[in-house]
Amino acid sequence: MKEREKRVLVGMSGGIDSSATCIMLQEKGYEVVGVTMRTWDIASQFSTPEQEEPNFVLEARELANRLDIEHHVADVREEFKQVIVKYFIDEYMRGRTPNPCVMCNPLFKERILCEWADRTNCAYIATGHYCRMEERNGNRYILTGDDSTKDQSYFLWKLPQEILRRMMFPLGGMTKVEVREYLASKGFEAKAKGGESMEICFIDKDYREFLKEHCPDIDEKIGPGWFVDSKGLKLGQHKGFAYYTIGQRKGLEIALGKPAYVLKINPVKNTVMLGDAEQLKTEYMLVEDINAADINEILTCPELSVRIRYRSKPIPCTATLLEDGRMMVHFSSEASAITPGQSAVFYDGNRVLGGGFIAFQNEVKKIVSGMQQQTL
RNA sequence: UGGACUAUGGUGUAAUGGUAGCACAACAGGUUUUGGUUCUGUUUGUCCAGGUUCGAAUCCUGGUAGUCCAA
Repeated sequence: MKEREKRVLVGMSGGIDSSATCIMLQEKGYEVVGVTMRTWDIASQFSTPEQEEPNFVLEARELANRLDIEHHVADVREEFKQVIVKYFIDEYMRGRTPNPCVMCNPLFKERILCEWADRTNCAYIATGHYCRMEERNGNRYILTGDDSTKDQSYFLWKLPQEILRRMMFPLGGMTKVEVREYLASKGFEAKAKGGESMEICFIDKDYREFLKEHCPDIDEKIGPGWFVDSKGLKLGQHKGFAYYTIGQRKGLEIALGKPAYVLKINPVKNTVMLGDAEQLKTEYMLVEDINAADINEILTCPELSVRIRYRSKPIPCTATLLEDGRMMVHFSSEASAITPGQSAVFYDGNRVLGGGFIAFQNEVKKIVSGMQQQTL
């Protein structure tokens, strides 16, 4: 066994990206150890009913054999259920929209990888995320990946420094196309053509059915309520606030002659407010649970911008810290469909300065008018 | 049970005798390591029974249903 500094633990999902990560690190001279996490069994990952392990585990093991690397399977199904799935359901039951990938990376995947890295004597851990990393003033920062269409920095704002210090993202300088070409050039043609993982890893089809299945009393607890307009007028019935999310248009099953979007969810009254696209736009946003290497960078950055959803363009903005630790963000250009529970990730150009979760926006008006009075 | 008006896809509407159109909804697909957004495509209709006419959503008669007014 090589020394600890030459050993890297790779989270192997069996897919294109983690496979390329393994091969690339091996080429660079690292001794690669693979861990595949079995978090949640979904039917589509089993080709036959007799199969004991899901397809991606088999694929990862096959690759590990072919590359002759040490491989482990971590069965973390129970823990995943108690941490991530519980979070997912709880958020919807609160009238918020969860961001499972954001929670999963720091609180689950990367943390478990750290434990396994210690156990297998690996100094580093690597994943196939499309992002890069930079050190500055003694802090580690996530940078956006070079492939702007696949950039995954949005999901990683919650990673603490102690984990970042051990991490490597070998794919950050590549595009998805280049990764596929790389795999093919190394003799993994079949893998290079493989499909991509997408959508929530633990849900086969619709999240609403998942909620019903794993929270059987959801319809007793919530039940049907009213769609209302911005004046409180009843427009029609809905199936329960947990089945909707801000900005949603499809699946409302209500015909108003023009597209209707969910503007607001009120979990106390069980009402869902609808309106047009124009009414979704906002100027301010309240953010909580901030994580940042240095929060002052966010407050003072002259070129600050914020992503309010994955794959959207960062929006220029300024941020103010409130006494209670929350942050008030003022958008300098158009922002739409602020969704409580989703992540707000702050960027200085391509560098992630930190992030937080979007809070309920009820108090925004009050806080903003208070702030304006102070400055007068 | 007097009078008036209305009846078009799932919803709201257009077509005043000549191929039933639009918007919204729904469904399918594309995009996507969260939800949502967006894009492309598809389905579905003249309340019923007669009559006039070469031809009826459209005109006439009756029925049925609903709304309004008077009670």
